[in-house]
Amino acid sequence: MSQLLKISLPDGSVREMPEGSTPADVAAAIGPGLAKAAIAARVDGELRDITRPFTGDATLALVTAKDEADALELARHDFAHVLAEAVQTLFPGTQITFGPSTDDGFYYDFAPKDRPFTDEDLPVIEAEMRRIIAANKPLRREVWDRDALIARWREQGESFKAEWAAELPQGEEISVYWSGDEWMDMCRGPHLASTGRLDPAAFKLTRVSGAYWRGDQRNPQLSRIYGTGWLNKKQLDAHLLRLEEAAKRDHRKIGQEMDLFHLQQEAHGSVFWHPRGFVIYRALEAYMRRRLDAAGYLEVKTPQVMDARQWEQSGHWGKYRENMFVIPDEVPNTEDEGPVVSNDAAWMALKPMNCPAHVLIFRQGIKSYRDLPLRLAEMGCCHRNEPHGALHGLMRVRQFTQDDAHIFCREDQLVDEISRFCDLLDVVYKDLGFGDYAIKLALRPEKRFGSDEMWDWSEQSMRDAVAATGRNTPEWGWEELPGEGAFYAPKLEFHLTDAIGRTWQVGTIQTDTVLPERLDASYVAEDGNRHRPIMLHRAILGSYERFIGILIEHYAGKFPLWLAPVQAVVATIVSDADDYAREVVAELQAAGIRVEEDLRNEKINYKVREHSVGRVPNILVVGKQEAEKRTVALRRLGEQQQQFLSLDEAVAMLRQEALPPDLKS
RNA sequence: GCCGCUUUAGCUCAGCUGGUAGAGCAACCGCCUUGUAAGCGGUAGGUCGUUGGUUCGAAUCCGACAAGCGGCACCA
Repeated sequence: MSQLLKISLPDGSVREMPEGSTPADVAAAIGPGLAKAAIAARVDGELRDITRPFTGDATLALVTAKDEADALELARHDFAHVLAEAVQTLFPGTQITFGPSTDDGFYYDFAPKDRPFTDEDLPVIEAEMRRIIAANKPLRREVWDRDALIARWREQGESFKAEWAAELPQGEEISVYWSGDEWMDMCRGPHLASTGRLDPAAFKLTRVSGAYWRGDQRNPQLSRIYGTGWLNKKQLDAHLLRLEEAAKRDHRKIGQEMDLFHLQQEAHGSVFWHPRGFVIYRALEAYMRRRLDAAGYLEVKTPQVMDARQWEQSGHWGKYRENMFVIPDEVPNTEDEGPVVSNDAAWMALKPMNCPAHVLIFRQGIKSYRDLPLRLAEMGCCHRNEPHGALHGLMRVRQFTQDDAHIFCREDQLVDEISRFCDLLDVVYKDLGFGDYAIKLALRPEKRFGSDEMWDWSEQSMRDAVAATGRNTPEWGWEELPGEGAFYAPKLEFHLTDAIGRTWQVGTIQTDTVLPERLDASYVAEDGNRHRPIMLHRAILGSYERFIGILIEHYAGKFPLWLAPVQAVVATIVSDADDYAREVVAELQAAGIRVEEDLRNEKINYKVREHSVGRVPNILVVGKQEAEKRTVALRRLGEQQQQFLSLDEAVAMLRQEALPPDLKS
């Protein structure tokens, strides 16, 4: 006996539809325009296939391309399926595994039959994908019994799919999607009604890569194909343009163009800072020192190399030895080539972190509760033997310098110390041009040290401190990340958003009760007994190397004046102003400006172009007129207009502008 | 560490199926004294990442190693 279903629409109206009807039928009933535009449905809030029948009364919102987030998600998911179908058509014997949508497209992981895919395969696969789209194959949902599906996967030689299906609960109904009648994949859906709903000009396969089955290094390596996918060609082109723009900001490229630093094979993973790059480094470091001094930190410097026994005691040896640089504590025998290590050599290691050394400083002498909080800061140069595949320009290096500090405090000082840190960090980030940042709290992981009580109060202390900043709302990007904390403590993470919307985790603060225990740090409290201090590990920039890399990309090399490697160039038009130009340079130098002179026998056009390309913020052009009137023609980077100023005015102005943010009046 | 790709002049790159290398920019020299994003001419510069092999002959084909790039895994 057939019943009518009540389908409520967003405008409040209710349509009665016969049993077995679908959202597509509703769209058709409303009008042909909508029927054409509708690509999926939200049924009782859930995104569904437009062709999937209602199972009862429901609320319905039809999804069109205007619902961009949903539409993109559907399109990308479909592209992934079309990719998989194309690959299996072209490369029979390839197994399919897993293929989700991503932030800008999709990927699919395959177990190739004989060889992994290469870039050269991509155009061929793209062509096959376009053929499948052009064929406008219906995407049909079907529900299978779990065991029947496992049997089918096994029969087809799809061992990864079979393994996956076998992990779903017994008796569960599993949805699969057919593309036409030839190809199917196990998938939760939803999908568009047919492949022809995709724009064949709106996707591009971008790269191939290896990827481990289920993301685990111990599993077989699969061959992943990435693509970017959009609703139309215009969106795709805009995305490709954004990628090009991002590539122009690449700190490795700009670093070379501006002669800031280099890396080379013989010291891979360690930075050669050139004079111009190190100027940035020094300016940043000097700025941080002033901020830390003002915030009550005491700077220290600790050994680069310590005895292995020390690292054993701190726990690093056991846990991180494979990423530490270890050296024998022996004088090498210079009669032979290379260092000779005897069997009973004692071992030392380059420090991968500064914290144990700071505890050792804390332990010198007897500390009283009156000494707390004690904030020990270090521009700590650390070495970590990173996996070679992880190295990346300045962003991931083997030798780096942390803006590190450890705060030793009592439990009742904890919230205040975290709050102070948040305040300091807020000022620093804003000074450096990052007003937009988010705080996240990484909570206790499964495997951890310490009591539940410790975790309770340390997590709560962090929540309380962040609450005081007012940034503990989703609009600020606040999030709690279950399971992501360090094994000894929860941590706050600070994520910057850069000029083109990318995020970078830089700052962090974490509580630690384990290390003071291991290294036996204590203070004498008011009750006359010894107590363990709490140790806060914290960094604002993270590492100088990486942070400067982020600054380069954020500013695309066009640094604020106080960080610019060369702040001004004085360029002459013809040689009769050489003497005056030298005078201008001397005055600027005396005012503390990093200035260079350009007296070369070149056209002014050439000089202006070269220094503009070199991202010099100020070009001061002087010719006969300026020399006679003791003025300069100031041209700012990126501007056509010039300002004509007296020399004194120009010097005073640049001197003021070049002050670091904390010294500006 | 794993998968794929790459490595030629200071930089960016060309060099087809093997016959010992080429352009633009930069550098240097000369001419031009020039008013706001590339003036003109010339010279010099490379044991083609390293190392084995195939071959009469290797930048080119094959192997190993290294570094770099894109991902994966890792990131105390």
